[in-house]
Amino acid sequence: MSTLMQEMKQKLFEKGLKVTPQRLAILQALMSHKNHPTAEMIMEYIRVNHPNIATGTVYKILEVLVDNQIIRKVQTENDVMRYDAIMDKHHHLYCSDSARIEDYVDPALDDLLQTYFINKGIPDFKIEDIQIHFNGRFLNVEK
Amino acid sequence: MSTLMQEMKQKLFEKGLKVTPQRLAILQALMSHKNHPTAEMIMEYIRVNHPNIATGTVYKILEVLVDNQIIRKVQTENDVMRYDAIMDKHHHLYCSDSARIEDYVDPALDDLLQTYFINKGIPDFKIEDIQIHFNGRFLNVEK
DNA sequence: TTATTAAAAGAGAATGATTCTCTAATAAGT
DNA sequence: ACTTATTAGAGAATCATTCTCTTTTAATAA
Repeated sequence: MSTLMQEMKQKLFEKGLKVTPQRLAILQALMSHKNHPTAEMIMEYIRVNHPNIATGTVYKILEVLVDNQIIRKVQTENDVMRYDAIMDKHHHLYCSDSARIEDYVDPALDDLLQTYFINKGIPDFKIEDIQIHFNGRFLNVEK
Repeated sequence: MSTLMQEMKQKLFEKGLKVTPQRLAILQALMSHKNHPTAEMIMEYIRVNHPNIATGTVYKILEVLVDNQIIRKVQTENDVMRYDAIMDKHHHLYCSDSARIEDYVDPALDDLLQTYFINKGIPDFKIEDIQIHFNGRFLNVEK
């Protein structure tokens, strides 16, 4: 078993969640999909090894993982939810004319923003997290 | 008729869209709701003066307005779409534990980001728009 | 190792926001 | 006012997601 899977087992355990094959399969699917998969994409991937996993189970597990902050939902403008297993600080690049969404990591930018808002703040609002959405065009093909 | 309504008529006309009472009512509803309403909130507001407007019509009009860049969809983490009639550059403040979403305008921040990315750019990505999502808590009550 | 039990998975119905289809009405130009 | 393409109305259809109820299973303890 990979180290990542061990880490995932650990995360489930720490949250008091049972370590089930279905949960591990979904976590593994999420980690192997770089491009913020939908529940359906996850199911498709999983059914190769877990042909009998129920649709409702997949949604339930995703909900549990989100509630326990093991994964995140990705904000979009349409009604199909997408998920993200990367919990390290990062932003998202959204393609203007496709569903492609990629990660963008930039600690220098995060520092810049933090400095800016430590001084300035926002009236009547306590900032907990700053997430930048870049809309634009990818100049390469999807990996 | 208010100046804003005149402007809205003008926008519809410029896009080659017919100026209908239903479209004006939806635009008016959007402008009177500061807090990024859902289709349902818009319908509720509208039915006072347009009791017979069809649900499908409201969705259709919202779609047409979005496609013509007269309004925008607001990105959220759940499956109920929300809309925004303000097209001037602004960011959003998201409440961590309610559906409240407010606008945040900060030209100095926009300049800072523009300067930062003019120099730095993002590999394999052409930035068209930068939208910041602030997650946190509001320290005042909703207006 | 087996027994116990609360948590989780399976199956399929239910929900609900949104979209679609088809017909009737109407805005805008002639 | 006349004509016509566009738009609105009505209600069925769709489809992602949630819910309910039953069966199974992971985790702990004997």
